[in-house]
Amino acid sequence: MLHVLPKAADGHALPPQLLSPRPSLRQTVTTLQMPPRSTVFLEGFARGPQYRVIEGCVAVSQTLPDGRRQIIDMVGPGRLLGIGTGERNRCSAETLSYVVLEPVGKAEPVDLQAALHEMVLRGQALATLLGRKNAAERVASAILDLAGQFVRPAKGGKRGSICFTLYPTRGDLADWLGLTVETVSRCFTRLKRAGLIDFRQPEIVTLLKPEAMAQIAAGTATLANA
Amino acid sequence: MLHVLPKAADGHALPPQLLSPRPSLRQTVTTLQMPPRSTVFLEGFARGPQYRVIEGCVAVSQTLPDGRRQIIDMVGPGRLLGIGTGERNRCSAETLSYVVLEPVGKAEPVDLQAALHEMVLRGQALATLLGRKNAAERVASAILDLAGQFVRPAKGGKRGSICFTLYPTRGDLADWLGLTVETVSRCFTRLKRAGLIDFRQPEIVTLLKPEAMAQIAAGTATLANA
DNA sequence: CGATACGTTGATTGACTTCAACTAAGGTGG
DNA sequence: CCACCTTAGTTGAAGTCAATCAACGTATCG
Repeated sequence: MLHVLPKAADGHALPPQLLSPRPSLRQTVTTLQMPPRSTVFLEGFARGPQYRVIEGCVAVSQTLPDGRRQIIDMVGPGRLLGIGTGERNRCSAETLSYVVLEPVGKAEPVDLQAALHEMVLRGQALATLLGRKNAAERVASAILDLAGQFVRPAKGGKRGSICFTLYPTRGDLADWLGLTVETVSRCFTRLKRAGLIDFRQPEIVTLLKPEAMAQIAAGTATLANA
Repeated sequence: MLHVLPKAADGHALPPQLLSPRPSLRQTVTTLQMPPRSTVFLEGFARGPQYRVIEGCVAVSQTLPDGRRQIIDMVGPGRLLGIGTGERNRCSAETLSYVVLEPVGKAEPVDLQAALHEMVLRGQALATLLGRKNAAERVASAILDLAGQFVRPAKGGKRGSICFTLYPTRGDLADWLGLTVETVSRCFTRLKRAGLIDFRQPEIVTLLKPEAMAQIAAGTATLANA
């Protein structure tokens, strides 16, 4: 429940790098801590440094002129942020939890190519999801993806079930999946009623039937006959 | 009307590289010609070589288990095909016209990183389109993209108008834009009636008002008040 | 000449959005 | 400590955009 505690200063509409990623007191020489809802990069501003996410969850997004937002990727531990080549950021990046970042590229040579390639693959999967999947399939795909990136050490869960922290809010998920908050919420409710997931708080989710969920995500089974 | 002439053998469900990209009689030492509707790569099969598109149009796509298809990108002259790193192709690639390909990577060192980066950017733009744009905005975006990639030498067109060959069929566009054939067709009709484009044959399109089209694509204007 | 593929248009349906009301949890300040 | 506000989430009812279903025109091809 880390990300429920203190509230980040609202850095929106302000140049990034100057305000938001200010180091916390516990910063070590090589890492950077940021509170939830702070801005790592801001679309359109001068490109920032590259980071590896050590801990927490970051949402990478683009915004249309009229404010519609599309989250391009959810980035968890181990993955890279800000590998662009232009002068300016093409995407914004916002922390969805307490996040620990490590600047990269200095001493340690990262495999940029592999990271870029992973981004291409994830982008393609997202395009297929957005273009051709229905609401239930999208939500199921998202749950599987996030469960993979954010599993938490299982404390006595049943065999085969996966418990994870769902950092994005329903609204974040909607902006990722091309849906609305309400539709996302309804899908969660139906998945819960169908016994595929369980949650008391909306952000601690247990994936009870990963295989069934995968079937739904792929469109080879529907919620009706699951 | 190149791509209307002969019909390619249907390479679907057959291993690629063996059947489809057979060299034409006019093949030179370094390039490869392929007829319309032939398969360059097939999703799931062993990875093929990398090509640069010299001429024509190639559609890169993914398919869900039940057959729904999402076109990930339309690739025109100058751009690269098949820059993946796994063992198997993650996407299929199909020619939409007569296509001239040039194998790359041998003597000439290509800037793979730049190509990967371009793919990431285009993928992100597609995700935003699919997740957050309505039908008219999607079609407008597609027309602008294709006009850029496939302009033809203007022969006496009016100032500011751009004439191009629309290689993809309405069905291909639908699979690219996450719509149906009918919706794409209706959008074309409306854009034509609004005076933004013109066409006699459905595949030779003239973009009459690029700026107005860009407004629609961005969502800052609607077809109603254009 | 019939068969097939592509495109267009109209009528109807439906999945998701929009609008609205309500609950619960946290944070603030008197 | 409690009244008050804000934010997130859920649920229901109504509305809408695009999908589906259907019919038809045209061009190509065997």
